[in-house]
Amino acid sequence: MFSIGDLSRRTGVKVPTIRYYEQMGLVAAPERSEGNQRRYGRQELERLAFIRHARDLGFAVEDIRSLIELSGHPEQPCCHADRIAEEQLISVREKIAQLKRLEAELERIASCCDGKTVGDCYVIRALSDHALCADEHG
Amino acid sequence: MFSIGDLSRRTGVKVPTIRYYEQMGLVAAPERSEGNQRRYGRQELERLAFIRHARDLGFAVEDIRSLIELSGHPEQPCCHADRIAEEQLISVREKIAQLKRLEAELERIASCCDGKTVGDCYVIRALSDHALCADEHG
DNA sequence: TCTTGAAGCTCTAGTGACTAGAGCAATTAC
DNA sequence: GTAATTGCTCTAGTCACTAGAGCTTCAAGA
Repeated sequence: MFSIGDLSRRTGVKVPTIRYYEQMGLVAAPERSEGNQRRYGRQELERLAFIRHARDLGFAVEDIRSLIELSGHPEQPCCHADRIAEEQLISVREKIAQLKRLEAELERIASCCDGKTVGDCYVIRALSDHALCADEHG
Repeated sequence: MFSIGDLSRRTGVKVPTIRYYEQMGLVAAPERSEGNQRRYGRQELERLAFIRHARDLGFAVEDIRSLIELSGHPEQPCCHADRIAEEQLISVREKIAQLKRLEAELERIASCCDGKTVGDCYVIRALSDHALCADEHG
C-alpha cells in the first residue's frame, strides 16, 4: 500500500495530477486510511503508469479513456486500439509538417534581418506584411 | 470605416477573437457608431493582420504585445525583436524534435501490432510497459 | 509520549487562447 | 416597413493541468 506521494514518485505523475485523474474518472477512487488519506496498490500503480506513458505520447485524455476501457476486454478485437494509435500518429505527423513550415518561415525572417533599428527591422516588417512570406502557412 | 465583421473577413480573425484581443489590450478599443457598434480604420486592419500573422507563426500573445510595443518605437535598435523571433525559432525546433521522437515511437507501436484481440495487442501492451520503448521519450 | 515538519485533505480559482451561448439591439437589403 | 443579418455584453466552457488557502494526518526523532 502506498500513499499518493509514493505513487507520484514511482510513476512521475504529480500528486495534484493524480487527484485530477481520479476526479476525471481515469483512475478509480482508491481505498482510504483511517485518517481519510488515499492508499494505492499495484493495480493503481500500473494503470497510472499506463496513463503517464500514453500522455507522454500525446494521447488525449479521452483517447486514454477508450484505451483503458478496451484493455478491460482482452477478448475483443484490437482494431479500435490500433485506430486510436494510428490517428494519433497522423495527428503528430500533421503537427510536425506544420511546425516545419513555421521553422522555414522563421529562419528566413530571423536571418534576413540586418537592420539596425526597429524602423527597418525585417522581423517587424515581415510580420506586418504577409506578402513578404515565401509560401502560405498557418 | 469597417464593422467588426468586415475586419474579420479581411484579416481572417474571427469576430469573437477580435473582441478578445481588444479585451487583452492587443488592439485598441476603436470608435463606435451611434448605435455602439465598433468601427475600424486602416490602422486597426494592419495591426490585426500583424497579430494574425504572428499568431500563425506560433508567437504567444505576450510576445506579440512586445513586438507591437517595439514597432511603435522605430528609432530603437531591433535586437529585442530579433531575440523574440529567435527564441520562437528555438522553441519551434524543440517541438519538432519532441514530436519526431513521438512519431518514431508511435510508428513502432502501431506497426508491430499483429495481434487479433486486445489481450495480445501490442498497442495496449506497449502503453502498459514503458520497458518496451526503444528509447526515452516524454 | 511528545513534538515537529512533511505530506495529505478539500475547495476554489487561474492558466492560454480562444469558443459557445443567451438575450438583446442595431443595421442593411429588399 | 419588415425581416434577416450582424452586432452588443456577459457568463461560462474548453483542455489538462497548476497554484494557493486553510486545514488535518502521519512518521520519525528526542
